Amino acid sequence: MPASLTDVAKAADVSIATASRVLAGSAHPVAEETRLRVLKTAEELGYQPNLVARSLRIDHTYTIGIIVENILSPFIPPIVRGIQDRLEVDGYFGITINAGWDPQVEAEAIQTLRKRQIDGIIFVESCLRSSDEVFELADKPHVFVHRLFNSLSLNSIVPDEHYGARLATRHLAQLGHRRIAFINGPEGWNATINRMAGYQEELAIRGIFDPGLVERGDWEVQSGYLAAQRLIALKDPPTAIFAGNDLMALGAIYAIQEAGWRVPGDIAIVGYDDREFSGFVRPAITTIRMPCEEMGRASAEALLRLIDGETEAIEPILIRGELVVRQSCGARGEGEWEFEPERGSLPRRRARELCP
Amino acid sequence: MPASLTDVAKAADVSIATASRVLAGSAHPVAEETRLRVLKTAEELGYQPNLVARSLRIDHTYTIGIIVENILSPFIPPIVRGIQDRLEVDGYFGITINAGWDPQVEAEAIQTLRKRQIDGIIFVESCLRSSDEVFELADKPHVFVHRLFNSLSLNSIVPDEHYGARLATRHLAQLGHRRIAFINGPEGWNATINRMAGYQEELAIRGIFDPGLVERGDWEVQSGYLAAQRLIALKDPPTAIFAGNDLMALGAIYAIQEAGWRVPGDIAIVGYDDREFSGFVRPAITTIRMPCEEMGRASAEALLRLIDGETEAIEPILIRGELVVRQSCGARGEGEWEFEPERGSLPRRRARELCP
DNA sequence: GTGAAAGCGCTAACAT
DNA sequence: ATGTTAGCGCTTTCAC
Repeated sequence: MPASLTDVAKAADVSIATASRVLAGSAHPVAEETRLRVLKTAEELGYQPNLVARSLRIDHTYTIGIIVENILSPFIPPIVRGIQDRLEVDGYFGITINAGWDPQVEAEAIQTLRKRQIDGIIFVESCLRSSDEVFELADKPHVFVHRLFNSLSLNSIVPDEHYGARLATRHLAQLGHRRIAFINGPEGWNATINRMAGYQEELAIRGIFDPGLVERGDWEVQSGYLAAQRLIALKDPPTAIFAGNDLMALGAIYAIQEAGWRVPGDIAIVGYDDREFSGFVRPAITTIRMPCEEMGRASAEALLRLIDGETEAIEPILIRGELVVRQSCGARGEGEWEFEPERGSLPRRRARELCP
Repeated sequence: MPASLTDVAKAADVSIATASRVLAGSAHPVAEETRLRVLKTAEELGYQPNLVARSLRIDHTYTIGIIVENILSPFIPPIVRGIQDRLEVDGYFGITINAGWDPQVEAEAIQTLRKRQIDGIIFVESCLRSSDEVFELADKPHVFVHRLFNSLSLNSIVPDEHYGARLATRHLAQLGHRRIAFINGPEGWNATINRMAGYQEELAIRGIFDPGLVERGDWEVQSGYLAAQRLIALKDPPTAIFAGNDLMALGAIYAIQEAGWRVPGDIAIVGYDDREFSGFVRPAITTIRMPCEEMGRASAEALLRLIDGETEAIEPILIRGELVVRQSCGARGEGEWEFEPERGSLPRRRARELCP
């Protein structure tokens, strides 16, 4: 049986109220002498406050719900990590539920969280359309992070893909390329619309935009492979390709190599997302990093402000990722290539310490 | 203000006890007529039980702690997914904490969880040495899943790497190879010890084990690359390489290709882990799947049994992964190659439905 | 500066 | 079959 506040109060010969005041760090004044005595007895008894009881009393659980579509989806773990890290600072906790891109399941998840009296909700890559839908289900503070289909509503934290696409395109242009193709994503996605817009804007400013160099894929490797084959078959093929994501960039690289050309020698490639494999594929893919952890942190930060009542709603927040230069763009020459260490793995030094 | 049990009881004109009995699904008998009336009023008032209050009362939170070393580590999201899926069936929830391979942080995490009155703990890839350490910190049911450094203690769920390694080696042997090399992992890891043992046992049985064909890497791409270069330089090089993990298999493939040889034509490769990139690298890597979700489910299952008091401790559980045949082993011939779709991504059909 | 007591929402004896 | 009541561990008024 763990010691309760009553136990500590009894042992320290004070009232339970006083014990609570010192152990919960209340602003209410307590004589220094008693304070120390209570602290000491609590220590001796190994007292740990019962947060469930406290939550019931103060009507605040310091717990927020994180509704993710699928924890296996590539950007979600880093987003969740960012959320957790920021939450921890304020003593909050997140409980995550997988909703599998099903609005029905998402609605049920909200109910479950409501029963657990969570203080707020973060939707990660949610397919729910509006805040109204959420308020109908649970009148709780909430934010959306990395919405895939409609970005510009309130309480949203999304990547600045227009900016990223301009960065990628500009990099290629500055390397001297004038025929820069684009492999776009499937219709309807924010990423498709904004990456295309950034690409087009950057080239239009330079007077070298050519709609004939825009192909469409579906985000998967195979589609990038096929799109690049079409691009290669042009009478006047591009000298560089900006692929809408790293998966399609990889497919494009395969198509180019298969045609007997070299990357970046004959055609330079830039991808988007900075997926882990981009660092150890050959050639390693130059790309735009998706600022997942930053988005996670920003969303937690925003939710905490909403919970504290500092504001009614937050304006959409755009988070920028930076250009990651590797081999496929040609900026580093073609000779040398390095392998990046795996992300998220146990650091070598640590590993050695832990071995028996 | 959400409706409480008292509100429902009042509105349905029954005592709060009766309301509780029907709404909490108690075994205590209630007249069908009253039951229906309570249910109806609860529905009308939008009643949702307050699980925090219930937890305090019944001293059971239906919450378990999941202490992971780093949610960004590749096997952890699928393990967590498996845990969550199994937990959900019994109405439990998991809250995850990142401990960063630091026993100190891990100890603090246990305290935090204890304050939240969790019913049990699952340690994922934990570096804590024994159950004793945990019991000192919190006298709670707990299991370890995918221990990296000491597998065979009680309450552990680990992959059967000895079995997997035999599977991989046997596959190569059955393809006709007799000089099969092995790129081992760094010292001290369970994976290193058990994969080596499986490799050696399978070859010894066939009388073709040659210690001169065993190289060592550190799990990263670069080390596989280097190890394969040493193997190639042998007077009598192997015709097949079993790499201790997919990362090193990839490095080996690069070294072989760079030497002007072909995979699998000149040297066949089999990896281990079935990492996502193994499915869309060229050649796609034949490998042994790490049964992460199964381990997660099994660990949740085991913990639930511990919580229910069905048993005092569980014997170590070994989970097997199967051989995934792709291009690098040569079993499918060299011509055709396909790209696998990304795991964890939004299914195409769903994506189309969700587009505005 | 300290203590007594009410009560958060719920469950489970113990009546009736 | 239904109701009354105590109490889980805590915070917080309100008195002194």
